This record gives sequence, structure tokens and C-alpha cells, in this order.
Amino acid sequence: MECQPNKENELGRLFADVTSLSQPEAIKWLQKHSWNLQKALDSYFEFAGGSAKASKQKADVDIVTETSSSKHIEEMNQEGMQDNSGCGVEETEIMITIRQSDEEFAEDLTVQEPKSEGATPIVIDLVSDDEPSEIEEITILDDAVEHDEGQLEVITENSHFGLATVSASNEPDVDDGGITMLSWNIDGLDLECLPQRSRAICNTIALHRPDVVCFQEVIDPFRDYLAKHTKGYHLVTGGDEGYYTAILLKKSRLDLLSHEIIPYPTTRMMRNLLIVKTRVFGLDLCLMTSHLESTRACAKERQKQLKCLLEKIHLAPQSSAVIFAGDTNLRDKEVSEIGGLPWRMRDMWVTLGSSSETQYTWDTSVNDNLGFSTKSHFRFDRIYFRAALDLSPPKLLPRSLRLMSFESSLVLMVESLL
DNA sequence: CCGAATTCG
Repeated sequence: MECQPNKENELGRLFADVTSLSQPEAIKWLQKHSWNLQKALDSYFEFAGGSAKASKQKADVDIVTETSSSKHIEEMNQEGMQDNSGCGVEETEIMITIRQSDEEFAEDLTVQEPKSEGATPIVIDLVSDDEPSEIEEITILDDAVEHDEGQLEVITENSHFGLATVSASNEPDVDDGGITMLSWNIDGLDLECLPQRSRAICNTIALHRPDVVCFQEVIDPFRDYLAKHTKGYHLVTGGDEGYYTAILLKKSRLDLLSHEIIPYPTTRMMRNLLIVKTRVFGLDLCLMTSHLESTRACAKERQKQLKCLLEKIHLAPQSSAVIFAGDTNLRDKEVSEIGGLPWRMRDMWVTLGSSSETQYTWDTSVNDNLGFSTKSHFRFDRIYFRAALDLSPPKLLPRSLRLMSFESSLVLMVESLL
């Protein structure tokens, strides 16, 4: 349980990814802060959006860290911060069981909210070498183009997502008229360095400010941490036992109307479908996420689940556009075997050009987190879209998708138009 | 959470 081989290089790359600085600039910035990533990031973002290069004055972060003494999250919050050097994932019991690990995890994650401003805390301590997995982002704009009915092409899966680079903006909240959406399997079942990874995840959110985030493999401690550090978002979870999905909705842009959880009757992995109804730009938007049954051996069950979710998309109100984004674990063949996607349902990756650059969302040759020796890749993470049916032309349409990758992790993004 | 090998009923 160590997480710091090659630290400086990793930190440099990571810092460059998160900040958009070039590698050399990132290295310099880190050196200036004695390779303390937390301080360097804090200092960088403190002055980003104007003069990220300027000073270092406020390098004294108001962050946090773990107290091994506290017992409850609440208490810890009151106590404030401490230090969190290195990757002291202290320990281990984190490994026992998910439930038992809560307390230790909470301790590890204690973070002090920055002063007042309603701004978002950018608290980070990304020292881990195993990062989260995939992320997808969708942007929805408004500009109706494209098909007006008639062209109901049935999309049969076939290709793959591609890798793309994150164009991290230094001005997180840029509003280009669309909305962005991320899908991210955070691999919460792997507890190694989870505290650090959790910080990284929240930092990524703080940096990119997506309007919607769909998570898979969330466990209680992460949910709690997430809720604490994403104050500007509604958090809806797909369960509360074991591991589950969750959806974050930026309050300033989306109204949360309702949500429901659709069980998959025969899942053996506690999987289900989370549906959230929202209003955005005065339009109805139905968001869904799921983590379909894993492994090749469970193809049948996975196909059943896929049919279930496609049916749910199909049955969504006509007035509502629908976006499903999740970890489907699908192989293309499994989709074609059930007849491909139904009428008017689109696979974002296909719709947006089946870019080979953004081909695989799960790739053992790019992401070595799991330590697999054999190389293989799949387009596990997918985004489906169905425009509102009672509007012509459609108001919401896909704009772009990208797959981000940093360190050994992958991040995926997509966009839409409206 | 792959692929290939291994274990077990």
C-alpha cells in the first residue's frame, strides 16, 4: 500500500494535467513549493484566472488532513486541519470491509473548508499513482442542427471511444452556453490510496466544474467526502449499501425534479439504474447512469440490463431529452446481438464521429492501475442520447466528446448541442 | 476487471 514511486515525475505530469501548464512549467511550480503538491496546487489555483504565475503568497493553505485521533467526521470538521504530507494512507484497515472502513476513511479525508466565499474548496493531495478510471463529459449547447425526424438510424455498436487530451481550462466556470457532463467509474472497490484519489476526484470536479457528473462504484466514505466538497451540487445516489452509482447536479444550472432507482431483478452485483429528472435551460432533461454487470462471463445479464435501461430511455416523457452515461461493460457484439439501439437512440461516440483517438475507455496498455499483464481494451463507458420527441427541431444535441487521460488513468468527455 | 490458467463439484 504505497503510492509514491517516481514521485517527482508523476507529480509533474499530474500537475501539468490539472493545471494545463506545460511539463517544465509544472515542474518549476512544484519545485517552488518543495514538491508539496497540495501547496503547489493551492497556490496555483489561488491565482489562476489572472495570474497563476504571480506569487506564492497565499501558499499557506487552509487545508487539511488527517487526524488520527478524531473519531467522527463532525468533530473533525470542527477541529480543522492538520497535515497531510506524503500519502499517509495510514493504514489499512481500510481494507477490511467497506463498512468497517468508514471511520478510518473519514479520518483520512478530513478536510477543512477554505474560509468563507461560497467558492469551492480546491483541496488536493494527489499523491497517488493509481487514479480513478474513466470519465466522460458531455456538453450540451443550444443550436439545433441535424436531423429532423425521419432519419431514425438504428445505431449498431461497433466502434470504440478514443483517448483525447483534457483541455483543462484555467477558468473553470466558463459558460459556453452548453452543459458538460462527466461519467466516471472511480473504482471505489479498490481501496488503495482511496483518500488521495478522492481528493483528486473532487479536485477534478472543482477544476472543470461539470454541470453533471455520473459516478459508478461509489462507497459510503467517498459519498460523504464528495458531499462535503461539492456544495454547489445536488447529490443523488443510486443506493446506500456496498457500492453504488451517484449523480451530481450543479445547482446553479439544473433543477432537480425527482429521481428513481430501477432495480435489475437478476443482478448478482448489486447493480441498478439511477434516473434523475431535471430542468435545464427551461427544458426537461432526464439523466441516467448505471454500472452494468461486470465481466465477460456475465454478458447475458448485462444484455438484460441494457435492454432494461434502453426501455427506460424509450419510455421517458416525450418532452424530455434523455442522456444515459455510465459504465456499461459492453462489448460491441453484445449490443448488436440485442438488435442495436432502438429508434432515435444514439450512441454519442458514434454520433460524434467514432473518433479513433477517443477509442477505448478501458485500456490496460494505457492504464496500468490494475496491474494486468495482458493488453486489452474496450469501450466500456458509453453515453446514449435521445432527443426530446415533441420538439422539432431538437433542442438538445450532442456537440463533442473527449476522453481525458492523465497519469495512468483515463478520463472521457463528450459534448452536445442544443 | 482482461486473458489464461487453475480449482473444484
